[in-house]
Amino acid sequence: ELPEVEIVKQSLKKKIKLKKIKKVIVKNRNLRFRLPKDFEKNLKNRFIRKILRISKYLIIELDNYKYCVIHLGMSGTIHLIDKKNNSNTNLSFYHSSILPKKHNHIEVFFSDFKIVYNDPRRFGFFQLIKDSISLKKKLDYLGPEPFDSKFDQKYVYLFFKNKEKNIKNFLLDQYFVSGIGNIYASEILFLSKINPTKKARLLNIKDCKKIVIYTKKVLFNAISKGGSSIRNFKNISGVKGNFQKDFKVYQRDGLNCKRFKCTGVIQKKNISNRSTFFCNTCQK
DNA sequence: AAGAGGCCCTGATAGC
DNA sequence: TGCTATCAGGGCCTCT
Repeated sequence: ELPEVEIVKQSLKKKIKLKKIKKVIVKNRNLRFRLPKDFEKNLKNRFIRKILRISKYLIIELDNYKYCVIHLGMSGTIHLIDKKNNSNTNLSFYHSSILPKKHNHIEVFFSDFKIVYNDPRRFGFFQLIKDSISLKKKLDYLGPEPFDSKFDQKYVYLFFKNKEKNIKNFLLDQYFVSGIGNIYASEILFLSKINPTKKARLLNIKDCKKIVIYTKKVLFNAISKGGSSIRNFKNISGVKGNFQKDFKVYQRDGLNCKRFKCTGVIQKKNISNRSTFFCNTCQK
C-alpha cells in the first residue's frame, strides 16, 4: 500500500540518488510484464536523477529522462546488499533482513552495493518508460492521492452520487483515490464508523468528510510508523514497520472492538474476494 | 458503462 | 521428506 511504498522510496532515495548504475542482471524476465531485451542496456551507465512515489508506484528517473516504474504487487520486496561487508539492509517491511534464496529477479549494481528486486508471486513489475509523456499517460488513470487537496469531502460526495458499489470497494478503486490497499481500507472505515458493505450513494456529506479525514490520518500515521509488517519471517533483524500494532480491525476477527464502550466483536467478511474486517455494532 | 468475478503466481499455514 | 485446501499487502481483463 502507499505507506509501505513510501518507506521503500525514502530508504532507496538515500542510497541511490545521483549514483551511477554499473551493471544490471535479470534472472527472470517474466514478471507481470515481460522485461524487454534491451532493458539492461538502457539502464547501464545511467545516473539516478530522482526517486519518487506516485500512489503505489515507485518511479526512478534516469539522467536520460527515461523512467523505471516499479510496482511491488502483493509480494515484491527491494533489498540492498552492501558489497564491502556483504551485509544486507532490507528496504521493505514485512520481510526479514536476509535476502531470500529464490525469486531474486533483478539485480542493479552500483559501485559498492546492489539493489535486488524479489517477488515470489510476480504480480509486481519493473518497467522502463521512454519519456515523461509516456509516464504521464501510463499513470493518467489514477485518481487523486489521499494527501492531495483535491481529495476532499466535496470530491467524494460528488463521486459517490448514484453509485451502487459498496464503500469498501471504492476505497480500493484506484480511479477514485489512489494508494489505499486492503489493510487500510478496513482501518479507515472503522474509524469513520461506516459499514464496508454500505452503498456509496447512501453516504451523506458528513460520512464523506470522515472518509477524507481518516484516510489522510491512517496513511499518515502508517508512514510515520514505518508501514505495516504483517508477515513475520524466521530471521527478524531487518527494518520492520510498526503500524500493525495499531490495527483496530485488520486481522482482529473474533476479538473485541477497540472503540470506547463498544461491546461489538470484529467480523471478517469477503467483499469482492478480499478479506474485510469491521465491527458490526459501531459501523453503520 | 458500472460493477462483479476470474485470473495471474508462489508460499505459509491449518486441517485432515 | 504426508496431502489438500485456503489464504495472502494488487490490479488487469472480460463479461454482463
